[in-house]
Amino acid sequence: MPDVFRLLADPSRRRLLDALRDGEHSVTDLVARTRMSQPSVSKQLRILRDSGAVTLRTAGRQHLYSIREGALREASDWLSYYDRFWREGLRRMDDALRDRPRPRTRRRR
Amino acid sequence: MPDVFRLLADPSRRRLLDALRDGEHSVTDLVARTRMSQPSVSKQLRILRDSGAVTLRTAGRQHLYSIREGALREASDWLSYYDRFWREGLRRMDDALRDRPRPRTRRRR
DNA sequence: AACTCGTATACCCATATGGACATATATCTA
DNA sequence: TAGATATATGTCCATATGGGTATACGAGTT
Repeated sequence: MPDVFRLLADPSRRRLLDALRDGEHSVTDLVARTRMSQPSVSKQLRILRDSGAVTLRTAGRQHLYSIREGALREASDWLSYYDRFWREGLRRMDDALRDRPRPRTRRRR
Repeated sequence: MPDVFRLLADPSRRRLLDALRDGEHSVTDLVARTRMSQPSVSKQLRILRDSGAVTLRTAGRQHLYSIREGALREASDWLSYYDRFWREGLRRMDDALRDRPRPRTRRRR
C-alpha cells in the first residue's frame, strides 16, 4: 500500500484528481480532460483506486470514477502541522533550539 | 525543480522534516534521530535544500538545517481544496454531475 | 453471433531513485 | 602539520515507475 504522498507525487495522477473535483467522470472524459492516453489514464486510475483515493461506479459500459471522501486526509493532516507552524512564524524554532540541546542550562561561572 | 509532492513522496525525507519540526539540527543529530546512514541523510538534505524546503546555517564544522517557512505551502494549498471538499460532504459532486453534462437541460416533451 | 464502443491489461523500455560503501573536503585541535 | 571530527560527494547497483503500443475483455447494438 503506497502512501498518499507517493500517490500525489505523480503529476498525471494529480491532474486526474483535479479533473474529478467537480464530480464523477468516465474514463473517456478523463482522457479528454487530461490529455493523456487512455491506457495511461486507466493505469493511474487503477493505482488511485487500489489506494482508495477514488471509487468506481459502473454504468453500462462506462466506468464512472469519483474522489473518495477523506482519501487525502492523511496527507492533509501531516501538512497541517507545518501550516500552523509557519503561520505562527519561526521564532519558536529558535527557542526550541536554544532550550532543548542543554536541558539544564549550566551557567558558566 | 522537482515539485513539493515529489519531495514528500519519500518517507526518509518526511522523517527528516519531522525531525526538524522542533528547530535546527545538525546532520549528526538527524542521523541519530532518523536512524539513517549519514550519507543518506546528507543526500536527502541536499535534495531538500535544492528545492528550498530547508536552509543551511554553518556553525563551525556543523551544518545546521532548519525548515524554510512556506516550503510546503504549495502542497498545502493544493490539498486545501479537498479539505474543504470533504468537509462539506460529497452531495455537491452528484449535483455537479447532474448539471454539467447537459448545460441546457432540454425538457423532454 | 458479428460488430462496436469503452475500458483494462500485458509487455517492453527508458529513466529516475534511493541505499550502501568508499572517499573527498573542511574545520577544529593537539 | 598531523590527526580527528563533521559533512558532502562519487560510484555502483537494484528497484520502482510511467509511458507507449498492442491486445484482451465486457457490455451494448444490430
